[in-house]
Amino acid sequence: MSPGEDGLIGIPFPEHSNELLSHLNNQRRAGLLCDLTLTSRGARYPTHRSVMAAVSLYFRQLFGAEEGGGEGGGGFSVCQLDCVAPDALDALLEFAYTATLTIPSSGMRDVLRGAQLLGIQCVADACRDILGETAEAEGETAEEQRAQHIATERIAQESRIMKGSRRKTDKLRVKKVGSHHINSSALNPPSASPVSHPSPASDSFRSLPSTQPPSPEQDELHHKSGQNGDPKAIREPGRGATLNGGLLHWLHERPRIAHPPPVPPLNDKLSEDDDLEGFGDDSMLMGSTSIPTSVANQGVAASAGAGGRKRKSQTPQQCPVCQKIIHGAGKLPRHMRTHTGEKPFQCSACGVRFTRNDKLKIHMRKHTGERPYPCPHCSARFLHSYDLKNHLSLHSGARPFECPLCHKAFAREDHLQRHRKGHSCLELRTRRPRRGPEHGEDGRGDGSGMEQSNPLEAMSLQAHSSAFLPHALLDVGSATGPLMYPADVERERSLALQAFAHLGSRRLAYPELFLRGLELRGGREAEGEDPGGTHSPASQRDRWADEVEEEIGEEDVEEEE
DNA sequence: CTGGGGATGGGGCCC
DNA sequence: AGGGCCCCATCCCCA
Repeated sequence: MSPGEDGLIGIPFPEHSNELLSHLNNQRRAGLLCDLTLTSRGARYPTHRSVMAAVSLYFRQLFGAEEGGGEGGGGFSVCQLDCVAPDALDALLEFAYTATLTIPSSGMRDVLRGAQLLGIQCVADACRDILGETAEAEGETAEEQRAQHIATERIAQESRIMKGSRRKTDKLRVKKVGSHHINSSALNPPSASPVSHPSPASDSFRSLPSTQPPSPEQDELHHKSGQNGDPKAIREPGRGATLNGGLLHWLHERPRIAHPPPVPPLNDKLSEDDDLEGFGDDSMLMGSTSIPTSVANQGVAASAGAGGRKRKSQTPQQCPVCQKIIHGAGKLPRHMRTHTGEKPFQCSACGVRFTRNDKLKIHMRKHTGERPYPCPHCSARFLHSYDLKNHLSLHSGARPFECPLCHKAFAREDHLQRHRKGHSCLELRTRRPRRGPEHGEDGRGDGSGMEQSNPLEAMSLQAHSSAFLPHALLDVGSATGPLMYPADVERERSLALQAFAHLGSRRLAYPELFLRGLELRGGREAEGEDPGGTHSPASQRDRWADEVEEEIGEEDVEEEE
């Protein structure tokens, strides 16, 4: 792996965030380092302020305002949330620490309400999604919005009261809380309210009752929203929800990670407010991170540069687990199953499960006996098109994949790779004469001519010159004739690489031009033989460059010996 | 060690 | 946008 341009190497630890959250959850369960206790109707839930601030807009506002005043760290050791049912609060806490929402279906509405009140938007969206509701369908009339807003204010008030009973600095903090609270409607969409907010120090604001069960308006809202909740709304697993024995698990597909992965240099436009607004949106719900335009464009540009002509599919997305950019609409859920291990497609015949239905379909051919790829030259039939392609190379005798070290040719690229990873190649290579008397003609067709072509200096000249010839000359004037078969191209590549390696960078003033010359030839082949596929010029050049570097290194070592 | 078949995962195209 | 279908690269396993 080569370091980046700035010499920095980023080593990802994909499990770190999972482990971090897991440890935090263990600490919560053990009551370790808990600096905040949530209470609901007598039940107490020790937790961590930072975690709650990370997952809940409500707590972020609460603590953020407090810390913004330079007094951060101390307050709100107990927060009474009687408006949130204990079970729902428990479920939301569990979600905060595990990224998995585990609730009985019957408790969905309580959780939805709790999520709305606490500003856990992704959970609220998930609950609505599962209940088959939209924010509008849930009845966001002005009256209900007002009711919800009042409820939100009440829990904020509850917190202040609780804190006030414990802290001397309540007055100042109430002001701060009040000032953040003004923004809460914007930050917490469900609580958006046309009602004007009281001023931070408003007496009327303070005069609200401290704690009480949900207001009649809330009950009305609750019941109203409960009317259209029905089991039909249970979504398919692909959307992230699974129903297990009445317990519905909403898997936050960024497992155990509460935030989208950072894409630091690329979304510098994202303000903290943007971050807040993005918190819990659909993309997060799906565990995906929609790649910022700049990233998307980069990915497209990079891919276009590598592949050349093919149009890239739209909306590349970054896997929140492995950070990989997944191209193609709708492909991220498919990719995510490689992390979750979920295999929703089961063979009805043998019970084997697959992550993809197209793989299941291919698998079914084993049961049906269908082998849709027959060899035109023999009776062989194959399950996969690529198997047929491999097989056809046996008939043609083509061995286009040649080891640049020992010149052994293979019909399959993966076999060449395996060969090169093994030791046999190096062993053969050490026996290869460094300078041979023959000036092997660039043998044809059978791929065996390579073993005789050894005068490396002459080869290097030939390869070197040909690599720099323009296309027209290559097409017409090449020593190999007007047409180059894939094997020929490979052979020339091999010659060139070998020559380059032998000469070493000391003797080739412009190795990059040399490689570009190889790329031209590769590009020519790609246009004619393998559009956008295996031998895309840029990727090939990269690989050759790697090979050349290895070769040079090895040659240097040998020469020093 | 090699040849061959099969499995897996990503990307492109299309609907 | 999501999914089906296909091609491709890569890996694994077995003879």
